[in-house]
Amino acid sequence: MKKPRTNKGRAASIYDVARESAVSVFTVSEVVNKKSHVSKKLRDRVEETIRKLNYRPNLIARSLAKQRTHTIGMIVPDIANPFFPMVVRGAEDAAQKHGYNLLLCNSDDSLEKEERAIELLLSKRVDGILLTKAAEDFRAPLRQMIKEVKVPFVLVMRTYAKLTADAVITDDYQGAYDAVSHLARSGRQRIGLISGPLKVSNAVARWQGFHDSLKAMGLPFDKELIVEGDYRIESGYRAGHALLSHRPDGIYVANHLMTVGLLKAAEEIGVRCPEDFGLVSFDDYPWLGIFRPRLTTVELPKHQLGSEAAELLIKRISGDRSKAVLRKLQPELRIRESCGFALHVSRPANGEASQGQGLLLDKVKEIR
Amino acid sequence: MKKPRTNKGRAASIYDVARESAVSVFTVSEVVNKKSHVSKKLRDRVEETIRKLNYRPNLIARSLAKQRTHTIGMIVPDIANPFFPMVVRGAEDAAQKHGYNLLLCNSDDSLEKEERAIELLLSKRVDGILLTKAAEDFRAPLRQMIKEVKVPFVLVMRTYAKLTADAVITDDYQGAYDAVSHLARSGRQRIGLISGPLKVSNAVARWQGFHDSLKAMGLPFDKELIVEGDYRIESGYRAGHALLSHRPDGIYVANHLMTVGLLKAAEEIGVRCPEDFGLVSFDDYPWLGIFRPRLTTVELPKHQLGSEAAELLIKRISGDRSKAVLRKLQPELRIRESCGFALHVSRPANGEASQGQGLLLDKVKEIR
DNA sequence: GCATTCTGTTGAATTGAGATAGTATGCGAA
DNA sequence: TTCGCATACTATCTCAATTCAACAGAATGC
Repeated sequence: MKKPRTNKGRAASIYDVARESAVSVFTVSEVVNKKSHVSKKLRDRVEETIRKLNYRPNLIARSLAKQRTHTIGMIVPDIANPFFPMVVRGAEDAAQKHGYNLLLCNSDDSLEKEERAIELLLSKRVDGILLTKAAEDFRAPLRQMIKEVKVPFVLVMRTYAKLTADAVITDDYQGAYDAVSHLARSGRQRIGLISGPLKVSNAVARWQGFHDSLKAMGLPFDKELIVEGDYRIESGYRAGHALLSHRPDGIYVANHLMTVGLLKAAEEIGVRCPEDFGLVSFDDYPWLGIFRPRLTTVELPKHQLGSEAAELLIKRISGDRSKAVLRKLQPELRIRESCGFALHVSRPANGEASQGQGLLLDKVKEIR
Repeated sequence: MKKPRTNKGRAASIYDVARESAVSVFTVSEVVNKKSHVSKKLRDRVEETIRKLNYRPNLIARSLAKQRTHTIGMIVPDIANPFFPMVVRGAEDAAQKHGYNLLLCNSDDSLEKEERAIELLLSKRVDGILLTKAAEDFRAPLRQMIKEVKVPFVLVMRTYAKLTADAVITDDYQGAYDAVSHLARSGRQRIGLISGPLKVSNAVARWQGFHDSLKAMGLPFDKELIVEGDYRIESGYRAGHALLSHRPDGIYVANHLMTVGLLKAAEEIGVRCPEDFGLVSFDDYPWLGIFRPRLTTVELPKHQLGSEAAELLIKRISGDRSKAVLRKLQPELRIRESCGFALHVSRPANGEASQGQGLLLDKVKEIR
């Protein structure tokens, strides 16, 4: 191949460096990639011209040659949903650590957008994909494609029956079970559920945890105390209105945004928490510290979720062919006031809740 | 160039399609890019084999050939800071619309991380960069580099004196001015400020708005009522303790996370909002609807911020060479309870604040 | 002293696209 | 029939890297 003549205004290429230091491109490549096959004399000469020409390797060309982009595609339903930023952050931290970057897409839980995103990511030859799957099934052509391209996938937060891929999820069954058990131990008898969309695996797990916990605690399972939402504020609000009319004395809500909707509905109706109903919900955020009542929540390890998923994906990218992994992270029950538990134990009248929490939590963990 | 022999397991390339349909790669390329220079007969034949081989163009190779990646790099301090997800979402929506993707990086407001991120993005040959600048100045080598590579930058949320780049920001001066004026009109006389880090441009603008508003309202500017934080919860907490000891009757806080810290401090001290001090803060979120007291906030158009920045960047990428733009988006004062304003006007005793808001807001806008 | 191995280095092929220059074909006009 | 010319298409080069095969020259073995 002839060398390019001139490069008008364009960034210096490996050929420019080679010509300038009177060596072959191979030698430059070796120097750039810190291989030790080059004599000190040549190495110094090459490094000097690299500095002089302000050369930096074109990673696009490298990707083409090596068939590796060091880029991970990440598809989430909506980064503006407060649950996902920390997951993305966890993934980015882990990716960064291994020299990977994150290409971020939002699917809005829509199959079409998800498909377009996956096809684009595959065309851009990402090395792997982190996917929080939209509710419905993959359509056949896409599933076929995924099989063929052999790009590793890791599912995040949501598993998916027919796709035998790796997944990193939270133990939603256990989380829901703990939440409901805690409500029951606090003396609640008519416990309602505001569920996520039952097309989504974790909503089903949370439903099941709710169901089994009621059974174990000897409480009735009453269908009119169960409302299905879609994890968004508005659906929690509607569900709240529907549910509260049946006068539950305890409610477990499957995510935070729906809790916000529920509390708005409760206020409109004039039902108070925790006096009239105890509440435990999923997801905790640092800025919830000033909510009143303080929310008892089941916190999911969001950052870890993202970082472990990314770590696992990178292992796959690096050639790990062992059989598919399902990693379940443990949630943590954080007891505060909304469940009404705080009313049943003596504690200093003012403030100090954050100090008190650790103690209460320990107690609960023992009971468990 | 000889055609590649076999492609063991690898995805079909344009050569495979060309060989299979007995045409040249150029013809395939024309068909793929929907140019009209190809006869229907050949086009059909090529399209048929494209389907058969499940061919999809390798965008890495295309990027190399066209010197365009259709990828935008976006650097934010921390995606887990609730302010940024919506900005990123806005950018992603706009990028998507024009066929671009987002490569996301977190800088943690650290110069080193920011530098590494920029260098990486440039090596990956992104077409442009959306940057929420870390507090300090660029260091010389990087500034030099940015000049040389001629990759368009658009600054988001934070301007930067010495870099003559495009920027999309919010009118922070006006927002702070409105916030403080509103506190004054609500009868507050000793108004304090919890400021962002004064290395950051928008913190300075908010400080200035605070200052000028006090002056315009004929209120004293008292240095012991001003505390500098860093936009995080913890700093708001410390600032709150420091500030409240001087007994202000009104506080303007420069962002939401610091407001959370302040309210925690206020609770510990036993000072109530809005009874003892009125509060106006920046940023509004849908899930704050259940905070008590309802927060009076200056909402910044986060989604628009991201989408306008991305639109502007894409215009630059497409060759727009007109002179640098500074786009200032208008914030919106949302009056609720924390400023104490609600205490001064008659309104239904229970709930209904959200209905009342529009009215109050209109009134304020007239006054302005 | 000659063959062998090792080390450092070069030249050229490869990756998968886009783009340009040049060739074959068809059709109408001279 | 032949020239002109547009259209359809091919062959080849280019982008900027990695990497293999080859080879010169020095060090070592027998």
